[in-house]
Amino acid sequence: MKNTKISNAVINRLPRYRRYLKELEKKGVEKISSKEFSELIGYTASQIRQDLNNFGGFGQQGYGYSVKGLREEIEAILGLDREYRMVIMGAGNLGKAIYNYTKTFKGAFRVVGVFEIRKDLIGKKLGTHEIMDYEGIVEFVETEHVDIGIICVDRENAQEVADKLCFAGVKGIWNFARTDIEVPPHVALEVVHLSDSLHALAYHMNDIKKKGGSR
Amino acid sequence: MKNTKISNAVINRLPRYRRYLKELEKKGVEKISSKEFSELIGYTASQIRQDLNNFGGFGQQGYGYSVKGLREEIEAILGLDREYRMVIMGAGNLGKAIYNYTKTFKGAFRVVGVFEIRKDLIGKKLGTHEIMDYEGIVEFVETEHVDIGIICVDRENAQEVADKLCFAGVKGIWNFARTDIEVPPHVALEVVHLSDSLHALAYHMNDIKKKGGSR
DNA sequence: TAGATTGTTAATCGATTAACAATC
DNA sequence: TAGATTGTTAATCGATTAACAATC
Repeated sequence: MKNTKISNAVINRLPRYRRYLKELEKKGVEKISSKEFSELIGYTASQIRQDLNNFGGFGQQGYGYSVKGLREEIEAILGLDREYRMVIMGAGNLGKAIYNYTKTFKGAFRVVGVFEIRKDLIGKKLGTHEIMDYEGIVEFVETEHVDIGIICVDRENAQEVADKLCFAGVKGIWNFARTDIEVPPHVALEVVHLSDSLHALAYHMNDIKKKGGSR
Repeated sequence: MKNTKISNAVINRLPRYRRYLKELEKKGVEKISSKEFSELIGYTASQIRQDLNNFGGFGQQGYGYSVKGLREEIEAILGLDREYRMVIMGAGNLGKAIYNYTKTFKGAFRVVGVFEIRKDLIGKKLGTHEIMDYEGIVEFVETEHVDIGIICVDRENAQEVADKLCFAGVKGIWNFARTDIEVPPHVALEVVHLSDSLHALAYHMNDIKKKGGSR
């Protein structure tokens, strides 16, 4: 295995490659060249080949790539060939939202528990899950082999909840709280700032308007 | 106004600058130098100054930046000084999730309608909103001055819903559907692929494990 | 074998960082 | 005025694209 550190830009394109490959597979396409793939996905053929060759030579000269084979390789690289057990921290609006969303998942990622600090919510149901007391999180992570903690609590509590999860032994944190958090180096962190995304959208809307006006 | 096209990398940092400035304001901090800001936010002082100077000279030599002033400038740049009216397209799990999430918003972004294709859901309530028939979307966008369409429908219907929204006259699309969509150049598009984000998290978790093992 | 297309090296482009003159 | 810190130009770094030899 090549072991120069892979850049985030590359990693963030992998799930997208996979999505397109799954679509192709569904359509019964068996092989694809980097040139054809380029036209479909919108990256240059060069970039596609560069990206894939970070991980290995998955293609065949003169032929192209096997759609199924490449999809499987990418899934192995991403680690989608195993199950991830997740807990949702916070059962407020944000927690509910993410819980509902995770229900649409098939496959590798499964919510195994929902936790809350506010005593009045504990014991209530969120979908099929009973909301549990935050006090019990450390034990739960251990006994239930939780891999990922999803942070859906208030800005004020996000760091403290993250600390607790890391202490308990999760291997990844998916942060939806409206603040930045820090985790130790042995824990992976992925951040989704939905409001930042919406603000960027607002910028682009106004940018387009401005350009239109000056034409 | 300078008018070389601003890169996305810069734009995506602006909401983050704003978040930190708001925190500082809350704490009563009145001025900050790029160096101090750098230590707080984790970008280099150089980058902060470069970023801001894309839009204007907001600082003062020998002094730094006014926290409140800079926050206001950034909000103006992002276009947060006005209201955005949004519709949610799709009242399934994803639509419900995003609806719940938008309830936590204060300020500039407001959901004014929820639409659905599936007849059995039409007329039901989602929070305070009655779910409306997709058939009526074009008229609604016009009469209610909708700015943004949030796409929460199935992969299969995403492009068709986007087309209809663009035809109806929205200025921005926020896409949560698990597929890529295309919009005309006068419409802004911002994409949130939550499952892609989760896949990247899985990659990083496995990457850390591998490195730990080989140490 | 000849044609096609990869894997990989080299060239280009863009974004980040460093340096410093301008100026409050 | 002297010290501090910006605004901006120049240098560096990294990522993308182009080119082409290797090879199926």
